[in-house]
Amino acid sequence: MPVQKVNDSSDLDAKVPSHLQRTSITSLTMTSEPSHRCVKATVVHKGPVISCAQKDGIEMLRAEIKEEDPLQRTAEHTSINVIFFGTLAKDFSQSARQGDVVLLADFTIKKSPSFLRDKLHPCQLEMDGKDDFVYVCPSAGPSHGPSSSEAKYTYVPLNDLKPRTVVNVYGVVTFFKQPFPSKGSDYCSTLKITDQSDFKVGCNIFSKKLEDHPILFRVGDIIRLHRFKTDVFRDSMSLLNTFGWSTVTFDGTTDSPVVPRTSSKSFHFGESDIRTVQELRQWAANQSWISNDLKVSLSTVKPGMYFDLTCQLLAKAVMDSRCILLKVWDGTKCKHPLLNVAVASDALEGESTIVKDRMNLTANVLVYDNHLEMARELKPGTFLQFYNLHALLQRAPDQQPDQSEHLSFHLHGGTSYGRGLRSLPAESPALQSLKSVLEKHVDLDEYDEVNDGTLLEIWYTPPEAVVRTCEHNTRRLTLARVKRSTPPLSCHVRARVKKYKPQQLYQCLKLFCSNCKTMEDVPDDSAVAKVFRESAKDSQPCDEQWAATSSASSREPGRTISMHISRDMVGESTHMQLIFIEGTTLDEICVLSRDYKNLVPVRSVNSRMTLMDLTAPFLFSGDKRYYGCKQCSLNTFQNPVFTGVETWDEQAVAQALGVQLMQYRLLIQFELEDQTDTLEALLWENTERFFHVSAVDASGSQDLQDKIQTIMDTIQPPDSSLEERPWLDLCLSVYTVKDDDRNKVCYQITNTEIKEE
DNA sequence: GCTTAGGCTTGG
Repeated sequence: MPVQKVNDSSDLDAKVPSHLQRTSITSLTMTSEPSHRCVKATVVHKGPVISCAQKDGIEMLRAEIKEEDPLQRTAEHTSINVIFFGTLAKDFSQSARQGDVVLLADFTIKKSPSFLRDKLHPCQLEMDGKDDFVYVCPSAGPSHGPSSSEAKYTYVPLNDLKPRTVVNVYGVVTFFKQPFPSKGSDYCSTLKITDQSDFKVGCNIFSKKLEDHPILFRVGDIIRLHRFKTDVFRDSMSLLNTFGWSTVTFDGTTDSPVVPRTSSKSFHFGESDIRTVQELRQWAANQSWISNDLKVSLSTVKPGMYFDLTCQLLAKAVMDSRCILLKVWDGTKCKHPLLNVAVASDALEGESTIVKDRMNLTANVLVYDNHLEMARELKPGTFLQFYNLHALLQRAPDQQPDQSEHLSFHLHGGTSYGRGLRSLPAESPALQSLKSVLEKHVDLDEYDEVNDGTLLEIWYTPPEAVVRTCEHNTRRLTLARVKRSTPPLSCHVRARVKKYKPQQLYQCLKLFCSNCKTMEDVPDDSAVAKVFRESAKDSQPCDEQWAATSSASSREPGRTISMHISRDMVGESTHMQLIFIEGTTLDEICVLSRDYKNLVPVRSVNSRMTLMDLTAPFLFSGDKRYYGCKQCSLNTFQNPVFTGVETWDEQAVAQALGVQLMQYRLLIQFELEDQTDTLEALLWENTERFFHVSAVDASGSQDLQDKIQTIMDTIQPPDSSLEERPWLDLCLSVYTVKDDDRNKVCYQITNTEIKEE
């Protein structure tokens, strides 16, 4: 179905078929049932139609939509990416514009591959146009808004202000300082505003509560002031908040949605406000003081400059009580070599920036004094706005005087020139261009090969916990890419362990029949002990022609313990290597197995020697117990042959008894994760090499089981956050198995070993 | 209670 247009937002609501239910973007999750849901939101960004090489050249378009309900403003994840495919992409590109309201239904909910970067929403919506349903309502015209009641407020143009009156005004912000502590009891915001009259008016706002201060991101933002007192100061009019005051601010970008920013839960906001904001935006766009304000990026910054920088925080470290280091990037490459402030990796919060450092993408910002309070709260990944940042050429401490100096950045103490920093919400229009630049780097780590030198830190991992042992030099892929690949395939990935199963590691020890491929858990001692108890009950020692028998009474009356040795072996050097034992408990045979090499527990059925139920081991050998496969073991015990064997081991015993020996194996299921996706991979055929532990040895050794636990604790430290877990360089095998006549794609970790010190 | 600031570069 092509994109449909309606003229009024309320018509959109009428288009919602009765079987569909409106859902808020905030509440969408990967497990949401999408088929009966629809969302209504404003287009805040519309990308170009691009042809996707990875999907056979299909055309696609990315748009970002935002929930329009202002009451949702403080909720997280009110914006989400929508990917349109095929003709729907072209259709949407022609029919919808930024600011339009859209109604979408029958979309697919996918995990957002860009969430770690854009922080928008953990999910994204995908629409391929088959049964999907897209309505667009153009933003032109007073079509929507929370309230259309008549204006209760009158706004005084800035050239009409009279001294000592209380007024409401609208203005475009030409200068501002983030709130700072005054010498009195309050925080103070200082700003200057102007309007179409071109009068400039200073304004001070005092409030103890930081959240009551206007939310200003940059010059050009629009502010509405209610109940401000006018006065004359140094021959100019000025404004001061007075009882009952409030402020609301708006982004100044023309054509972006008019979204009020305020901490106030109830405020008046109507269509006339939208009109006023749009008029001020239009007017300001043509004013030289704003249109000449070219944006400085790391690629255009010059040494000595004071400038505003929009960027993303990568990592941070406390230097001392008056200084915090923020490592940031804006996706552009600096023309001057950037100073790298070395910090111990354990003092750094956030990911290593080493690959971005190498590409001259990381700016080291030293934040001083009064700005620490703000900097301390910041989390890596946050989008940041610096005001009046100082670019300085500086020599690193270990640099020779003849080497070129490096560019560093200082956010000096004080608030002059509006100096400061603040975090920007992910959906801020001011971030659109930054995000699209960062997005280009995502493409690099999504699609490029390993060794092309343009890799992001996703590929970098100190310290190495594992090493690959494979000879092949196949491509390293992201997990998202692995999932899109067609098996069979070998590839390399860089990932961290999100989870693994079984959490009780002794359960990773399995019994595997190489004949019928059955795999089962190792029976626990209580089940085995029960088989022994039942076999020993009321039994008379068996009497076999081929065996020499000696018996002894047990401590329990009526229970006899018998030992049988093959007469064939008597006189041979091997005669004490294989002993059949009858009437013991599990504990007793365990004690005896310390002194005898191979003990086969047996029971008597009508005086004939018979193997025990194969739930129990058929052989005890030192610390080890060997099991037989219930399906594949032949019953050839009636006439056993014990000649011609030099050394009895579990293989020889199994063969003589007609038992199909089960092998010990180790099986662990990992949930791997990288920046693009998660994937479940088995450690199965390669487990022994991975841990440098043999499964059969581990079966009889607590030390070896502890070793496996210790290794697992290094690659997935208990209670660690994802950031604290090491990246693992893994070789993966992608293959298919038949599962109920359907091909299922499986992933196994191969050719990878733990690195031992 | 009714000041505070009223832009105007750190100096690491």
